[in-house]
Amino acid sequence: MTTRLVTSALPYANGPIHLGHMVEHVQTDVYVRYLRAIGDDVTWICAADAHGTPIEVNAGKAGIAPADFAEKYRQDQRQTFQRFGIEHDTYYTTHSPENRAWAYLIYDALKARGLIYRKSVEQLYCEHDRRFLPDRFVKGTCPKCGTPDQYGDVCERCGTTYDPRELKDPACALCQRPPVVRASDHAYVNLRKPEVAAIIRGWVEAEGHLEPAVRQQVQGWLADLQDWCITRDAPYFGFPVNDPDFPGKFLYVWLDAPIGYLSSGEHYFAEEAPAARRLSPAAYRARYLAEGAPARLEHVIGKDILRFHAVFWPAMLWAAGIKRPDRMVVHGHLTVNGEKMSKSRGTFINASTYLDSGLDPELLRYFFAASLGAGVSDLDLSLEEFRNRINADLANNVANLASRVAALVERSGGVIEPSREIVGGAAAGIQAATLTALSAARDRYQELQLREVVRQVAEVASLCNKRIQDGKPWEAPTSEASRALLWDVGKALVAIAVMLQPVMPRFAAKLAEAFGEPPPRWDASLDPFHGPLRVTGKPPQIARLDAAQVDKLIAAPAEGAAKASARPVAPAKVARSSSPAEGAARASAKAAAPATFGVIQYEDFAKVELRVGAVRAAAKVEKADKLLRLSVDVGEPEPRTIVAGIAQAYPDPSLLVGKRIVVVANLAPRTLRGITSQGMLLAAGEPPDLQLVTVGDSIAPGTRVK
RNA sequence: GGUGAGGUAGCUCAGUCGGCUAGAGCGGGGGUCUCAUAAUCCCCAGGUCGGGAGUUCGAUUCUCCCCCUCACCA
Repeated sequence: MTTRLVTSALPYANGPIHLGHMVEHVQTDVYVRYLRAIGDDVTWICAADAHGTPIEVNAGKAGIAPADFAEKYRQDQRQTFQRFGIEHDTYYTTHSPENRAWAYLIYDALKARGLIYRKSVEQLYCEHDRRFLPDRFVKGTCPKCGTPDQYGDVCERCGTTYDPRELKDPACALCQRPPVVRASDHAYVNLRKPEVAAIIRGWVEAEGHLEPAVRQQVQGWLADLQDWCITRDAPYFGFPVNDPDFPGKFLYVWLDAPIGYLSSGEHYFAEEAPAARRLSPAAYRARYLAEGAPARLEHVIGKDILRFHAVFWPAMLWAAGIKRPDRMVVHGHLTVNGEKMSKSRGTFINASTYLDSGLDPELLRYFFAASLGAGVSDLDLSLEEFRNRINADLANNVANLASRVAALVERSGGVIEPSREIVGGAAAGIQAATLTALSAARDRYQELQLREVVRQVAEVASLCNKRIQDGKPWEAPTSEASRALLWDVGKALVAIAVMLQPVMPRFAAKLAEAFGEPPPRWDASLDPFHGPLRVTGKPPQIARLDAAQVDKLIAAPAEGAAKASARPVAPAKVARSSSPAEGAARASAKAAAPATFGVIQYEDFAKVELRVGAVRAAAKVEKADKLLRLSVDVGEPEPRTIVAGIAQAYPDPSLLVGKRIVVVANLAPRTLRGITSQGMLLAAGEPPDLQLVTVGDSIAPGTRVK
């Protein structure tokens, strides 16, 4: 058993959680659940990152105190995560007394080692707002390509990065007035000092800390190591620098944010943990943080914040006598339908939008897991891919397997005792393949190769489906061969539940329980092929998704239906604003949103060819309760044969003869009960209270319905 | 611009320490069963392995140049 402190990056308390955050927290949650399943002692620390200029400014706009502003989003974020089954042990805040103490401790340690020095820097200053302007708070014309309205650090048009002072016609983003250049003294950390650089380099190059590709990136930075400015001028929301050398300065948010991992852990163990896990701050430090402490420290972060974590963070920890991380997992960013999801471009999906769409959060967890490898490559949420994956992997393969097996086991007598002698040829390989998959899945989880885990599951389920297809247990459900096969497959489904449990905890628990067992502990020696197989309930179902359901994720939330449909080509995007005032406006407009869901263009409608048909003959289909076979004249030389599931509503099919109905004439033919159906009928309602859509006798068969 | 990663079937990716007909899943096309959720199962992809040059008996895999994409640049 390994003891671990796992962290995920602290979401900024400036807005709600979006699907980009979800990638990281799903990844970490899956990892943590896996580690616990194999018996590790894991504590997962997270918190809201509460400091910095954006929060200070936005809180001011909203007319509330920054701490209250951040707290509001902290609560909101926490609830959102919980609704996705993401269970941090703590979701504290960086604006805490513990974090202040830790921040001062680390600052003092840096100072004591002689690593802090003063340097005067020139920045843009707005005399009207009386503040220095961070890069994102200055807008102006790109000095390189002349594009107007660019931020102070980079031109979105040509990609050039520059100093805000180089910007042409700079304007304060708050008041639009031109800023001036003003100098101010700040505290810098001397990272170039050989002993510090050696610490950083040693950590980066050590095996196991970073993926090779990530290490390459960081080593590139180390070649040109520069010192780090860790203070900011007032007004600022953060901790005041506790050093007479820097009066009136505040600690930069990026200094105290990672420190939030340590301080939130302290708070958790001191005040939130179950009684048996409580630790005093001193005991916590000794067990988890001291140099040589027995517990592992593991961070999960996005690639955008790698520099802070892989360069500055080891140095800060070293200075304070804290162990360096044992592993840093770096993931890529989320794109939606192939496009970058970014605030400034307004193309992203809030987690709440996903929840409002009615889609099961576990489906998103599955999709992310199925898309995540160990590397930093970006991950695309294509709505079509999402739907395909869920339908193909979960609905068709796994859940349908469970469904058919449960039904077959019932028919075979309900309980199947293990029968060693009669493992028929059809079942061959299921046990071996399942045990191999279980073992491989453990390794892949450890490596964060989640998509490979998912692949293992799919292979076992596919094999089971194949063996059932070949073994035809429905022909003789009670035969020994059938029972032996079903026993193997039922036990394989328990293994599937084990493998899927970290990704889809609720689904997996129900799956295991349906086949008579709570999800077993995932010991290395786990072998589910023991004991009787009994079906104790309906296995969990996964409804197939249609396009309209997933399209809700990007349906325009604010504008009315008319406006949305008036936009001919551009796909609707979820607009998002970092301003809470605008955010509130959007929320209130949300109520009208369902009207726009699933809107199609005229061209889409025009693809459907509806025609009036006259029923010439109608009869029940043999051995089918719901099906009628109709012969319908739709104005063509030969009447069409159409099979429809309306028998319950029309017990006497002969009454249909002569009726004028509406037929979808260009639907692809489909074989039902061995009969090729050449179209579909329109009907209203659900069987048995169902009525065919009819028209009057004066309309000729074949007439187009528009 | 600098640094790093990457460009392999419609999509998402695997792979080759240089070598027989370059793979998987999904989608698509065709067929099949009927226990099961219009589910299962079977067959079908002939893709200049980003472009060019070089090394080699032989390169998608090595070297060089170029193009494109993405990330970071505190």
